[in-house]
Amino acid sequence: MTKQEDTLLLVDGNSVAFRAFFALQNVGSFTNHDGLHTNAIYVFKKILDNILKKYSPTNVLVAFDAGKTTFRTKKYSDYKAGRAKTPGELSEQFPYLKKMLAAYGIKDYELADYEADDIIGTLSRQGQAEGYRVVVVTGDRDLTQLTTDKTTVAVTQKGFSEVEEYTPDHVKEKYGLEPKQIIDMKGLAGDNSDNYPGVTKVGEKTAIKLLKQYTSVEGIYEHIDEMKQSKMKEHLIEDKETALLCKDLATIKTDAPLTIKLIDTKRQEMNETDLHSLYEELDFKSFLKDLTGEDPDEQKAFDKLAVTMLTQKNLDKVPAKIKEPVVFYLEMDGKNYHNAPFVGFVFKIADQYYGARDVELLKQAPLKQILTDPAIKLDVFDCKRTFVGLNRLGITMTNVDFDLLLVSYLLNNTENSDDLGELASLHGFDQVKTDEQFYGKGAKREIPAEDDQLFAHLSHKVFAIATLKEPLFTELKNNQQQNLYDEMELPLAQVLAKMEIAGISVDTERLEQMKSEFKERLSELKQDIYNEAGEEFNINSPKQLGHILFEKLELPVIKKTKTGYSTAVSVLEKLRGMSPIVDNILTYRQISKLQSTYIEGLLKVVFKEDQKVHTRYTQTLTATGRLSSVDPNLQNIPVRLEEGRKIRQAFVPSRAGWQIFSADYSQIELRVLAHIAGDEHMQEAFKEDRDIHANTAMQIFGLDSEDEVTPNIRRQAKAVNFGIVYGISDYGLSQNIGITRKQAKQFIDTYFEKFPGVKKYMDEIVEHAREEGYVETIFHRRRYLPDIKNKNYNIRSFAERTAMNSPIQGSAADIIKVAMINMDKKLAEKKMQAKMLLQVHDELIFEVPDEELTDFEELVKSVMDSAVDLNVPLKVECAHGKTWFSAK
DNA sequence: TGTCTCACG
DNA sequence: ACGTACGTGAGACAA
Repeated sequence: MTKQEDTLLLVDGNSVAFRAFFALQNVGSFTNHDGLHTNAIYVFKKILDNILKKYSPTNVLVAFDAGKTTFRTKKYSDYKAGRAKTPGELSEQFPYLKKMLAAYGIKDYELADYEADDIIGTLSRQGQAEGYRVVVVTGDRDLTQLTTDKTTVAVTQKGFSEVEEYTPDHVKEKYGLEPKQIIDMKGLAGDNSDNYPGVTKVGEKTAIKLLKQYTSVEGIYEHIDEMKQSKMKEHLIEDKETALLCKDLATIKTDAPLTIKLIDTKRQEMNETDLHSLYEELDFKSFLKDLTGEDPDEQKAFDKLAVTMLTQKNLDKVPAKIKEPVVFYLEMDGKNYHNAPFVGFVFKIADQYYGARDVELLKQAPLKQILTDPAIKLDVFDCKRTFVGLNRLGITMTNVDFDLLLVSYLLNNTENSDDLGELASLHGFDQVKTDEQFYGKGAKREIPAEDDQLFAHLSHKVFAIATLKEPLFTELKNNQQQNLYDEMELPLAQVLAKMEIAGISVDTERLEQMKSEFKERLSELKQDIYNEAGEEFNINSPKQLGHILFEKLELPVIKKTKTGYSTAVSVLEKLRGMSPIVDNILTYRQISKLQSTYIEGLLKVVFKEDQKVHTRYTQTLTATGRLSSVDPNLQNIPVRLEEGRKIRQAFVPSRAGWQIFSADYSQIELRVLAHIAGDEHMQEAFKEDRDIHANTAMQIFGLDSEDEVTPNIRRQAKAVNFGIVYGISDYGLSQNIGITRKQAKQFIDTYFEKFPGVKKYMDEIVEHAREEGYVETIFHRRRYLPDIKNKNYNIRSFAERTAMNSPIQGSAADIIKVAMINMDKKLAEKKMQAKMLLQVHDELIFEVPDEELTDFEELVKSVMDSAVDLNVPLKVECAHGKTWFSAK
């Protein structure tokens, strides 16, 4: 007989393993000493431990799919067709997963012709009939159809430390449907991943609406005659068969012919010896440590960290003499830390936690001393954000030692989250909620009013920073990336913070003036276009524009997109001359882009207080090591076309008698390539300061003197040079310069003959990526390339091109970062007033007082030239003027 | 929210 | 026979 509290836990093994695999797919080194991938086993265990702890089940079963063919594929041969084959990196983990379950004392089961779902469906009904509380764990929402009063379906979440529990009430709340109507919904809407179609043009939303009215698929067809005429009705009638079939496919069996009994699912004793040897085989060091007995109170202590709430009156509780590093976390409500409201802060000093909502306390002793004392090491998450935030309070943070965000970006820039909880769990510490989980998102986002709640979250973040410091620092050392962190990224964060705080002044009057000019021109163009089209339509809508051009005006279709006709510039260029409307559309596009993105967009983000824009550089986002810029993006201000370039007239110095000064690296990526590839011919060209594109032209066209290089030949050679840097393909090159693929191939072959060092580099770097799983820059910045062994040609080729390009683009990014740090240092040493304002990948923008101009130019050239010692010289070109426009 | 288009290096 | 240049951010549209 079952007791009241007996719980039967049913786990969808395949689904959870898949989720587990993809949750940590891109983490570089998740293999054991034999090269076996272990990420899915690792995450599966984490999930399993969480749910075992949460539900304390007496009975557990993990169900697996038996094979590709099931009774469903017999009914519908395309069922799950087209689904990508399980990656080898995952399938090799299943035997070990099963070994681990056995050691846990947990039964696994599969049944020929049936899916794991059906096993779970059947056992859940048997279980609830015998009085068990049933919990189903899966990553697949389809299973919520099994939900009843006695059966809860727990769906794993992205962060995998949490599950979303579906009870009948929750299903109703989420979908507005009864659990068993989920089947009807699937029947109508179909399922992409299982590859059955449902009714044409009916998605989840429409399905739900229909089911609310008619209850079931059958119900809809009983009342189909009452529905008023519509496209949807036609589709419903046409696809009736399909709808019924899909419903059948979506229905999970509750009467599969199982050869297993409930009693077999009773959970057995854990076999620690087996687990121990398994973990050793898999190199699961932290799990081994858990096995050998860590302090069981640790978890409890974490759940409820005691935080001393600080006020004006008890600041003396904070110790004055501090030896160990201090962990500090400053929370703000919103992404833009230049003006986001403060939420609160937490310190961890020795083993004590101190916190408050009132950030004004930070200005007082002893807190301010802790943050500004150069002798006290600080550990934080995102030091740039923290630095700017504290600067708003008049506090200059010094001496950051560990920045969890920066370090984890250097260790792995594939998973480029900026959420502390998410990153911590990537590094095996999965106890901290993500901000989205804790605060909610969108309209539901809310800062808890209860101190207990808020400071639990903040202190958990602080705890994670403290916990991860040593292991992550060790990993950095093992990767030889300690220098990259200490000498480059960490100091750079502070330099960037200063640039962001400085901001750049905007002449809003100039922008307003351009705005009204553009407005005028746009309305004229619009009229012309409407006249030529013979009707009014939305020119900004690719769909409506496509209709006018290709249907009404019957212009030839050059290219299609997923959703219809392409109307991109490359297409319109080809249609030029066929109709006067095309030129007008091109001009309209150009002006309206300038108007909305640059004029209006920029005006929206100018700070009223100082008439400046304060961008934020994302230091931990790109896969190559470049920065990016947001709010506004100041790295893509127009320059190529005169019309757009004028936007730059609105970027001005912040003081009279100053100038905007720009300094950019000439051909830095090709110089980097010449250096790392060690190609003599290319190095020679740079050493002699030749025109590099003309030089390439002479080589590939077999010319004897630079005089023979026509502008057109040079243009083609330039494209070849770019192609080389990007990881060339004949097709890509042919598209770019409008030649045949055969000609493009000829160019590339000749190029590689003339520059054998480059060819050798390309081959070797791809080989390196295959062997090691990553490529790196001259400063040891890594990029992992798991796709380099992918069986899909396209995916693999992409990874190969990335392998060729990343060390080049990344090393160039490293070099300018070094230059920025050195420049910042020199300006301070020389007590110059000039300020660094912007970075645009290979270019630095400053504002400089007139009287410093001469000295400054000499300084910036020497600093940028000498940022790194390559086998070829670096070249810097400078310009200055009254606005960014004239600094050219 | 995803797609398309287009601005930059 | 595949179907592609590398790296970004933002606005508008259409669900």
